[in-house]
Amino acid sequence: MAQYSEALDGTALDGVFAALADPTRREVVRRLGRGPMSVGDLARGFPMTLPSFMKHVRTLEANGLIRTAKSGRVRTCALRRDRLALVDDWLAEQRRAWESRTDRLEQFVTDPEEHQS
Amino acid sequence: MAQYSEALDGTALDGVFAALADPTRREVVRRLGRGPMSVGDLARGFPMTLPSFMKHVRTLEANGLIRTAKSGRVRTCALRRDRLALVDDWLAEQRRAWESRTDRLEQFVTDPEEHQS
DNA sequence: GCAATACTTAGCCTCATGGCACAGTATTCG
DNA sequence: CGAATACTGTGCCATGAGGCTAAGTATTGC
Repeated sequence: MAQYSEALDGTALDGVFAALADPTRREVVRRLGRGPMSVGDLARGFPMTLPSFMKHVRTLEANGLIRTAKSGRVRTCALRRDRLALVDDWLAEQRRAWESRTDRLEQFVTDPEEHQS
Repeated sequence: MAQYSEALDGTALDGVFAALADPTRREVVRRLGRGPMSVGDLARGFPMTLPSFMKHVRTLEANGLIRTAKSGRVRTCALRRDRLALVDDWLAEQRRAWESRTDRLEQFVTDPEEHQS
């Protein structure tokens, strides 16, 4: 329950969205969707040095999007779906809001001249 | 159709996620979910100066999340739901990937010691 | 045990972001 | 017309993000 201490306040969304705002990190998430992988294997194919790549891995972990564990000299990464669900939940909340007020104001700004005050 | 020229390459996600990574901007999106609003009205309640706030508005517009139009001295902002759908689509794609490979590897990194190669 | 492997740490650089103040423009109201 | 309103433009500043190189540590294989 209290498994992820940073996960529960609204602020977590900042980190999750920020983490996903980088194409390298989104690609990592995509690859990990196919299953866990070592840092080295993950890094293959990205046009950057390992230290740079590791920063992305840490960003993803710091924001809870992946989980990593080291065994021997290899660090294995795995996706945490529950964390992506945060984004899903936020989107769902917005959708609920739009749907509750129907399309009354739909084309408002399309022709703003007719509406001022 | 070709209404929004920046919207169509994969790179658009960078901007959309980045735009949503800020709590001020997410709140703006949330408020606009209730209907269009002027910049001044939107800005009310945020602890920052108007020029600072305007930067957020422009970021949101630059990344297609809102649409704005000026009428007289008032600029009115409205949400663009289609753009948030980009996020939704990306998430859906990830989910499809997880679901296609069932939970065979589910608890891999939970106990990494038992698995190394 | 020595070498290769797989990260990891440290330090540096550049650019982008988010905030500010202050001054300017354009509408609208009296 | 003059003042108030609602942005808008400019320039500055501090921080953080994302990249690099170079050197270090810990495992594993020969």
